[in-house]
Amino acid sequence: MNLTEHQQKFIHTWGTLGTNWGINKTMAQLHALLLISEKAMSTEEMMDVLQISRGNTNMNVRALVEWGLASKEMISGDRKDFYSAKKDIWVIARQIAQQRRKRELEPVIAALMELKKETPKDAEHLELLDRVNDLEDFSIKVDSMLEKFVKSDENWFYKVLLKLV
Amino acid sequence: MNLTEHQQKFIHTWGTLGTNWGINKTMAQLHALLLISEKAMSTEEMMDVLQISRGNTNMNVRALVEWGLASKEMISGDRKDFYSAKKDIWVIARQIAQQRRKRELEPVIAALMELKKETPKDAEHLELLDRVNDLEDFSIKVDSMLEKFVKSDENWFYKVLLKLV
DNA sequence: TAGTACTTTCAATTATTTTTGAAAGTTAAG
DNA sequence: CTTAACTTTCAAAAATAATTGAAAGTACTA
Repeated sequence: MNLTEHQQKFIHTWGTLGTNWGINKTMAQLHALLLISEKAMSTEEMMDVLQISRGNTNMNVRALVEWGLASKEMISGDRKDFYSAKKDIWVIARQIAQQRRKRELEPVIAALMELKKETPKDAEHLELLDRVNDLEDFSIKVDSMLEKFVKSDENWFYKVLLKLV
Repeated sequence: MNLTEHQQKFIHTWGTLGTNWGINKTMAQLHALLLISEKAMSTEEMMDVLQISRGNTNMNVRALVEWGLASKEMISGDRKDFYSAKKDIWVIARQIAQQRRKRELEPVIAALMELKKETPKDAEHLELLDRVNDLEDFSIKVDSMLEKFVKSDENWFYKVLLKLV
């Protein structure tokens, strides 16, 4: 497989974006590649197109699967594993929201709750307790909004948008 | 200034959180420190409490100011600069949303538009064009939602939440 | 059971990001 | 103008994260 200039640019753009949002470059580029590939791809092919090592390819493609952004496919008559990406943007957005919620928001809420519980309610900790309460409150709201988004369909998001003009 | 165990834990938690979300540890910790400090703090004090270098303190406190999360204060009779954080969680959230929108979402939308414009509408680029269109569409929706959030008050967000139960 | 075709792991390397601290810059007072 | 009190810069060092690739592991086939 040979990429055209535009396909390369897409992959590059996506890779840069990923980096900004705390997703590593390889993972984002593999995702981009699978997004614009019509057929499922093998590790070999991906290594070759993106010029990356076997280990790197394997780890990051598995991360994509773990995030629910790609899936393994068996092609009969071939012993290799093939991978393809989910292409529906709403599915993608929901999967990402779900993962980030689980990995980043939930631990914070837990930490804030614990902090609140164990901090003495004295003058010295007044500011701290105020901050922790506000943050906890806000995080829970964002969390429940994300939860709704994750469980929603495309329509939901669109309606939210309309309602808020 | 000496921190209690709980105050230290808050700063540590916030630092870890920041790291996960692509904000560097020092910036997040400075933010946490200012959030729980009743009075504005000088560079010296912050260096001392967090045990970090002068250069690091200076760069990151200025980043906080740039993000609109803290502000410089002059205290009369003192030549030092003092810094304090905005403490309203809605203000904080809006500032962060605004910065990320500007720094990360807008460049992506621009790149997608350019890519769309310059990509030939041929069979070879069918998948690419489909993906680019979907992503552009989605990004614009998210962008306009964030824009609304940035311009909103606390009430808005709460209403959104209520409407969508 | 042995051989082959693949996937996975992980210690070492390389790349990137953050942090330091000394030197240069700035500002205000005398 | 000079000095003192502070802030800012930036090259080098340290810390962290990503990547490689060879070796180990797994599973299918004959």
